[in-house]
Amino acid sequence: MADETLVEGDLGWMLGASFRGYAKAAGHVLSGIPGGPRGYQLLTEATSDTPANQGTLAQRLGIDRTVLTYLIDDLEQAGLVERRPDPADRRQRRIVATAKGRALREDRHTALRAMEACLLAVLGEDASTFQALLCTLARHLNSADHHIDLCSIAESLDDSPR
Amino acid sequence: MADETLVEGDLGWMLGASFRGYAKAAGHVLSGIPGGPRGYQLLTEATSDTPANQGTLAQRLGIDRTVLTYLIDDLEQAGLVERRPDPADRRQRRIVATAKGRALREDRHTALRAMEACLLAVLGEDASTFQALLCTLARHLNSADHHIDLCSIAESLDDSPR
DNA sequence: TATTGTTATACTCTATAACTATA
DNA sequence: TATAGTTATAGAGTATAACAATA
Repeated sequence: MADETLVEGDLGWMLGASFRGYAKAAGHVLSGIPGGPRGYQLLTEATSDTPANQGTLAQRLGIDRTVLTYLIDDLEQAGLVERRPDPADRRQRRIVATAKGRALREDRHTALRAMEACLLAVLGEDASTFQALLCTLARHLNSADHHIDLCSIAESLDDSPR
Repeated sequence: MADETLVEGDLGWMLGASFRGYAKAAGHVLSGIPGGPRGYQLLTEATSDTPANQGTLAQRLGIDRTVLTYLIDDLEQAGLVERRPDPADRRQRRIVATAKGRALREDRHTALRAMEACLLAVLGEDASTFQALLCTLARHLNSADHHIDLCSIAESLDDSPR
């Protein structure tokens, strides 16, 4: 079925195409949140019982800390989150969702899940299996200590002419 | 195990984190190809027995046609691909890999597969299952006609306050 | 001195519009 | 007139570096 000589068989293409397709649909569902899907993810983190500081959030969301500052600014101006100085270390700021932010997140969470079901419908009963495997992979690749491993692996494989 | 209140349970985050992790590792393996992973994907398409024109390639790679022009320029200057005017319609140009391009693609293909095996090792024996499901999803989301469906679905769900 | 976060700046990537050539 | 591709320009997104506050 799959032609191995075409890009459709490339793992990088599969991940990219899936991500682009998801982002396009999610962009519509989450257009009411500053920053779109990224703002939604930040809002989600801000509803945690143990809110993270900005450095941790930047690493978790895969963005630069300077970019995160602007993103938080937008969400804060919209009244969705607030910066709370950490009493134990006043350099750090915990990002916490407001009541308005929690309500909006909950509402969009429901809509997002419905959209995801439409997207994953093509996988049939294997959709939950796929999500479980993807979750394992994503957590593995996003762990800070694994980033080092990936680089060393990649470099050891990169023995081609430059 | 998975905390549903955190972003790690979000499908968008999973796809994004996996894509970022893969792109980072692939960037090292494919640093010798102009355009990195994207250049590799174009090179892969250019090795097809039925080479595509630029419009089709742009849609397949998920990039704008104007961006594709520059990407092809870089690969052509490196002697990896060439533009062949379509005899049937001289407006169109088929992108075909040179012998040098095919050799480089084959070499990097091997290295890339080894790297992917390292990345997917965390999934154990389910790695092939994951790739099959991801392939189905990616092809589905990348099909042009489905783009329309996604938008209409998303818009019908976007009944929130703006 | 090191770390967290902010700000200003510069850079990269991408998209918009106008253009050429073919149909 | 419409389409494929190119070019120039503008825009969005991102990263780099210098800074202030705190440890």
